[in-house]
Amino acid sequence: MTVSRALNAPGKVTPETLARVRTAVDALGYVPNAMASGLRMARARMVAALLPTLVGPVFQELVESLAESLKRSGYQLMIGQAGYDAAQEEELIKTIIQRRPDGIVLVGLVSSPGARNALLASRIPVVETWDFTDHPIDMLVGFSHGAIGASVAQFLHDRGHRHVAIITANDARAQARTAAFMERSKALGAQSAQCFLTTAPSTVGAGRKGLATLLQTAPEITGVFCSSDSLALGALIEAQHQGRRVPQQLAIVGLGDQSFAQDAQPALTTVRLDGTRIGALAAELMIARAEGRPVAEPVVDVGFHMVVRDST
Amino acid sequence: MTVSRALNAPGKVTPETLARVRTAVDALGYVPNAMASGLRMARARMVAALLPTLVGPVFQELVESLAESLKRSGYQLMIGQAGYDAAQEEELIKTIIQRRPDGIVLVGLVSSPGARNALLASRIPVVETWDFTDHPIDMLVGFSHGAIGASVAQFLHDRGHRHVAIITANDARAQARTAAFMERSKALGAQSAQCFLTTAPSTVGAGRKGLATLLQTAPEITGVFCSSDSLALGALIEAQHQGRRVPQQLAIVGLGDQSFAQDAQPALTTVRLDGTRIGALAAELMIARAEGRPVAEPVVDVGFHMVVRDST
DNA sequence: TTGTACGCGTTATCAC
DNA sequence: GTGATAACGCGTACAA
Repeated sequence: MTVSRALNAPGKVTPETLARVRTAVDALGYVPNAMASGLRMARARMVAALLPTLVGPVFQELVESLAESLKRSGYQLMIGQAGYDAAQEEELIKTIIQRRPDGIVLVGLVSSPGARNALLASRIPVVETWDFTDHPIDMLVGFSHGAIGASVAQFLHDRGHRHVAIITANDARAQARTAAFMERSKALGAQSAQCFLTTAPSTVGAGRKGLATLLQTAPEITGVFCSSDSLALGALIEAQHQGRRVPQQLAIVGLGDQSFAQDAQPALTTVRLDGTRIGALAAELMIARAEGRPVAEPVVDVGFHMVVRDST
Repeated sequence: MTVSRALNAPGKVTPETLARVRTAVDALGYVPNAMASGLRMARARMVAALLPTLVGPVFQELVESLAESLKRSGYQLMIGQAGYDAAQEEELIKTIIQRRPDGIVLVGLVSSPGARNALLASRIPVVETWDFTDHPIDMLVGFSHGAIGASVAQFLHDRGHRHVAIITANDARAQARTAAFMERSKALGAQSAQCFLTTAPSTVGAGRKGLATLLQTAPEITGVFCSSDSLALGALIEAQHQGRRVPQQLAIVGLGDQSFAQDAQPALTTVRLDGTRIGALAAELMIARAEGRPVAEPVVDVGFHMVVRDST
């Protein structure tokens, strides 16, 4: 007990005792056991995050910012990769709940009812991110993918493009962007809104292949929305390879504003998503909830904005 | 006790009891507490990994493969970001040891003696990765950065380049590559081996800026080793921007064989590092050690190999 | 200021 | 096949 006090509240023991404890700690190589502490206190001082993938630059800002903010408040971050598969997600969530983290940050909305129920039953604070809904499990920091698709369609139309297309993956969020993009284009009277779904992950190679296929089936297009910057870079390379000048003959819009977007030649027009802000806000909500403070605004739409550069 | 058996060894209870337990579990929403279990068993069923950074594509294959392999054996992965700073690393290692993970995977060698001692005293299995030394703390799966620098210098020399340069970051591993590259170039009688250290992280932008600076101070160079594929892509873009033809007037070699390397135009010559293999091997060693099985080969050099494409 | 008793939730062990 | 007991290491509550 005296050791526990000496380490956690040094002011509550005499300097002499403190010194004796410290000497013994050093001599024995004593390290407090966080599992025992967590069990006793019913607080793990740890927050779990669940991502679809760690591969690809998309969520890196978010994770880095989340980890940094949590560390500053004395929480560790535990990361799980769920893939884009609902069954795997559910299993991983249940494993995570067993560890009794002080909070769970999810990248994306929870799809399966099983996972949703497990989270609700656990009474652990949850922040969903990187998407938007009016009915989150608990808290939410994100943006609307449908709004992005519509905005880009509007942007291309405003620039005079009447034959547009989208190159995209086919996960749920990508589908929301695609549907909104197609719908807005149609509403604006764009002559054609080709849609090409790559099955591969969002790589530069997929972008090249995507644009190549697109230019064969619909050579009349003058504007393309690529639903990640990697895809956009691939499309840019393929366009240059085929002798189509960007932006004169083909306008390209990316998504994510990865650091390379501004260094491409021409620099990529893209949609900026503020992963750093999302991570910091998610951490803030999480910590407030974990420490019993009230959360003023548990649902935050951080939005997005277009960054217009030279590829359009 | 019967519940514990029903959940962990269903064969040891009667089907009837099992059914009663399962009903109660569902009705009450019971979820086993992994902290209590870990405390009692002295096994957390968790492995911690420490990375310099999650940003950038460099370690993604490794982490993904590590997480996947561990999950298959029933271990969770906890990730910590240490930055490239020794003090921060030491602090993080001590925090991690408090959680009593079954193993610790380090990306990079441990530099500070304090961290080294803490790890040794903890008696937790440790795998260092992504580098090589003959005296690891415990186990090691990696490759020699010096050997990479020398190999690339040799490769460029064999291709007839007599004025070569390196564009690189300046962390410890980058310095090892740079020193070996310079030394081998000199030994081979290359007329000049310019060295340019970017202070920024290894981004496409840094690669562009690096090459631009280099071409001003040493326009005679015909071969450049960029110590990441992102830098190489930046150099490629800058070369094309300045009208230098690649590979005819300037040969570019990258490092990492990221997926975009093969999709650049021209496709990038690079050095392949098998992150997936390193992750899988590290997990294998870790699990064997954690479960008390002997580890035949605790120090593995997985090497690397040049992937020659069109940029040289 | 320091020390004692107890309980957090789990599982190894032994008795029934 | 099932249940009782104890112990993992910590911190709260209270006694000295």
